[in-house]
Amino acid sequence: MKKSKVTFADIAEYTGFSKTTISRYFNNPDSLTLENQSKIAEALEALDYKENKLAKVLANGKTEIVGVVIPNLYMHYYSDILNQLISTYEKYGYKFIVFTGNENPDAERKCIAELLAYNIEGLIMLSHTIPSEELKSYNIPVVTIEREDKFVCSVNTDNYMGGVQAASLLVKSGCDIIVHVNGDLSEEVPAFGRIKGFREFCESSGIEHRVILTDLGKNFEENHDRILRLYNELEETYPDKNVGVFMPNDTHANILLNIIFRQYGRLPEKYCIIGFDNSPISREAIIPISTIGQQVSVMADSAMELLVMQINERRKRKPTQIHEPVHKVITPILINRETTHLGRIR
Amino acid sequence: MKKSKVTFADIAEYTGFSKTTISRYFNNPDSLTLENQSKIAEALEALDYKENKLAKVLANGKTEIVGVVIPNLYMHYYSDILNQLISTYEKYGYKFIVFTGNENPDAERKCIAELLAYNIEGLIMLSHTIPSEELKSYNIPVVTIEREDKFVCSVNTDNYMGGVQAASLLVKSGCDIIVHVNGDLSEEVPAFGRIKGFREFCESSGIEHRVILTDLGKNFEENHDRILRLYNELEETYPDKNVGVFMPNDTHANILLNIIFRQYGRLPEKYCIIGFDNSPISREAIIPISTIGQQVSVMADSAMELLVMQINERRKRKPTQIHEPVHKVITPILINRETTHLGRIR
DNA sequence: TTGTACGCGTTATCAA
DNA sequence: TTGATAACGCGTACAA
Repeated sequence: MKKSKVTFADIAEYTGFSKTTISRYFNNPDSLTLENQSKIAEALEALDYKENKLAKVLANGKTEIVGVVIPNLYMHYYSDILNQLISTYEKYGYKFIVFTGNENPDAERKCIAELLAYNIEGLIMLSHTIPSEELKSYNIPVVTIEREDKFVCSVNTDNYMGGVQAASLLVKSGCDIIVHVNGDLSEEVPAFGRIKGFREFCESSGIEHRVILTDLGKNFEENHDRILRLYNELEETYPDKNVGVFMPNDTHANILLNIIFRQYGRLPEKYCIIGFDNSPISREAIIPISTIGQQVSVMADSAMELLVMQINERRKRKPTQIHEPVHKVITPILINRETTHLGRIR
Repeated sequence: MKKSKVTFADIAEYTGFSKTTISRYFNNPDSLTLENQSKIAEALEALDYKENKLAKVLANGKTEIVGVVIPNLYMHYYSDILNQLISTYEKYGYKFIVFTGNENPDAERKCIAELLAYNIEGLIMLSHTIPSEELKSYNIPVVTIEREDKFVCSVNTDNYMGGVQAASLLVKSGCDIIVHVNGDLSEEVPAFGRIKGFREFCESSGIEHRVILTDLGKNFEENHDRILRLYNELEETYPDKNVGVFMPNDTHANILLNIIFRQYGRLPEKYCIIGFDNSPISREAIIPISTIGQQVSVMADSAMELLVMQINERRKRKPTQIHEPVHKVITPILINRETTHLGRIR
């Protein structure tokens, strides 16, 4: 085994060319004779050359690395997104250094500093503890996904549409009153659109409805408690009505479904449930749960597209041209499963 | 905004010291006067210096990056592991470049080549398409997690123990016959230990048992079909016996549970089910599923510990010292929930 | 078509 | 305690 790695210098020596020529072999092969090309190719084989991107980066600045800061990978939605981001490697060639932020702004700032130290070419933020104004101040290409995005480029699901779709499906399924449960969200986060879409659809079509904005807790037990309480209230308040519930995500929808199912031994006609995310649990539940699916792979691809665009622009323009942040909106997909009885006779 | 970044040269000029002294300020501050230290500290503030790790790497070779190749992030087990790996950043300071292999050996080789081009200090492999002998040949620190590991260091769950625990719990729960379903695994993969542990426990304690080694399919629909068929067979074959089933993972356990639950409106006494992984679905199922949990955070930490050990060793020794690969084994944890009726009167 | 010389930002090795 | 200088491996004017 060699002492250290094979470099252009070694190849140059071996072939009798200069380092420059070796460099050209990689970056501009056409400028060499075919004969010399194959000479060098042989040398690469013989010496078992491995490229050194770090040296390349120091010379030309292109790391081909983008940073990702994500709240956690425990929630399926996040790992799904990360999965799709990483899958764009084949298309865009960018590698990913991934950090989890765990809802801690200072930890996240430290992560970003680390990423900058590695000269990342761009940053994809899913964490939402650092305001977009601060993100902008780092002066590197940034794309956020499903979070506050006033000052930077972003990709979001059309949450408004999602709210409308959910409400609409519940109504079509024959519900007399439809309920949307969600956190007490800021108007700036994309998910707020769901509340708005739900509410406006109901108001404009005169449906009896209710929006319950409340924290459902941080873990499964808390979730279960709060949702059980919610269920009891619905049972009391609407004993004779068909109730449709649009839950904030599939995990919560599933908890509600299980509570009802254990109570009745089935999902009675009077209840409809719809979740959000199209996560595995929605399909694996005791009854497949209707849900609104975010087009995660489209979102990941759009995010990279937006990021690469910014990266390329930044290479061309001399001064950092200021342009308005681009916000891409991805349509969600309604997935009609068995917890909504579309087509039930009213 | 400055043309480009602030470097040691700028700080040197600003303070009147040499670049060397600036470097020392970071790497060996004690060798400077306190007075000069604070001078430099001020300059760093004034010029808003940001460190450049790439230049550092080129000079000293330490990237502080480890590569991770993981089959996918869609399965909760993998994203869970990745989550825990990334969380070790605070403890070990290593950053992670992550690739998904998607079961394609050549794609994985390409990923590894990319990682090597970035001078990663170590490699953590969860993908299992590339034999450990080949991994060893890359001559960098490697740790595998839950896969074939003959020639490299590894961290695995004590699957044998897991098999024993599952069988034992089913017996204690009053089952007359206990069944283990799993893929037709090679003896070299750690998960094979589960089959062995289950079987040997049953044989040594004279329990009626059956091991069914069969592929349960690649997606939810296939899983469901095969498991339904399995269930029908069990119903026919053991109409009058209490049957305990140890499924290969929680997703499959949940499918079986749902099939039975929908049939009976509950989980009848005659059936016990136990899964594997302690994934969210096991807790979110219509009845919380008993399962064997891998200690994922311990595994991730052990993996990094093993990797760092190798990295440090490699720095010291002149020739690449050959030493036998270390295989760490982590004890799984039995989680007794409601699909096993431990303590039921026999 | 090929080579020379220098720069990228840091660390390491001497020497002072 | 500090500094000058040479690496580290590659890209790129510019020259030939």
